[in-house]
Amino acid sequence: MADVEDDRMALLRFVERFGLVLREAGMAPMPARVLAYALADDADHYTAGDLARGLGVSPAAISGAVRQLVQVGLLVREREPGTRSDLYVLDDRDLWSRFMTAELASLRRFEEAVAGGVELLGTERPGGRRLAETRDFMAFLHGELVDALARWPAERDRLAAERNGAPVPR
Amino acid sequence: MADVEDDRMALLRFVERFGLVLREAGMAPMPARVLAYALADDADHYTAGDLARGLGVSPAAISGAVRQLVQVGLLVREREPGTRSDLYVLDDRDLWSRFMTAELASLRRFEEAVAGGVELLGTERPGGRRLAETRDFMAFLHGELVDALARWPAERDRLAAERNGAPVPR
DNA sequence: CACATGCTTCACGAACTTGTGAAGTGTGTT
DNA sequence: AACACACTTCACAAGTTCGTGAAGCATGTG
Repeated sequence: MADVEDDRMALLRFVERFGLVLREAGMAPMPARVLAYALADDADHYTAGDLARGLGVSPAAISGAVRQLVQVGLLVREREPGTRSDLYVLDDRDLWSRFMTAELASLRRFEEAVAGGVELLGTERPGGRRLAETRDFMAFLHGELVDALARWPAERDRLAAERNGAPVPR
Repeated sequence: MADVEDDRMALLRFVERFGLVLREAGMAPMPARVLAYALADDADHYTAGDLARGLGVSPAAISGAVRQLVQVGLLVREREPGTRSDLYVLDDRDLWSRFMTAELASLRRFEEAVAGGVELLGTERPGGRRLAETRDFMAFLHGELVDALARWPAERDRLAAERNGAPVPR
């Protein structure tokens, strides 16, 4: 049954590849790997040990990673009574909506920083005008993203219905 | 005229603050500072020396930073005939639209990485299904962003007209 | 109540990143 | 033609980040 081993390797390769993209998007390496792994592996909940063994890293590394993921809401920590380990579950319904909602907070900081600059410089000088336009664009984008996220659930259901309503005939 | 000095300090403080936000968004420190400075200062073009002196850093640091900024299209390099230095101009019209358009490429990589995972895992297993939904969301978001960016120029003009057409009465 | 287990915290070594100074390169000036 | 100036490249030192191993801390189990 080397196939199982091969699958595991393939999964880990994907985890690294996807993790890299997540890192480029600003996520720390270890949380990125854990997230990718929890997404792509088939379990619906993981203990810290599962993650450590699955990824082949030390439990210490997992500890920090899950803390961050829980903090930003990408992972939920649960506790089954009569057990010694926390369970981490990837609440996959609307996962990415929630992720993006969190990202919007950083866009918000962006807006605030720029608004502070506009206040500092006024809108008469060229620099101030450029900043003001930047601020306007960020506000616009923010609004558009909020709208888009609000549309997603409906779009998601539409896609699902489409696939179920006209499944591949056999 | 310590006021001028104070203004310079205030500007540099803003540059650091804004630069920090840009770094959180994934930009390297030096390019972030240069971009913030070029945006907020009043000149409409800068030599490498202007930037180095203005920011109080070595010319060497500027060299690398502007190269990156030029590469992603945030800064344009120009050459006036009969002069020894390149001029860097912040083409501020649609600057952020272009920036976001570039960002979309990274979203694209995201989509590709996830699509690869779906291909690897199939859509029958839980992990594969989660990845498929992720892919769908990213595609949706991509489309929405493209639409939003297409709407920006009109929105921008609308805002400008509004401000000019109905200026604050006094 | 002692023990085993699983997670967490901490301090460290390795790897990477950043900006500098110094040397090099090209371009206009005298 | 030699010089001066402005930028670029390069090698390095300082600082930062990352994941590990070891020790500590809970929490069930015999």
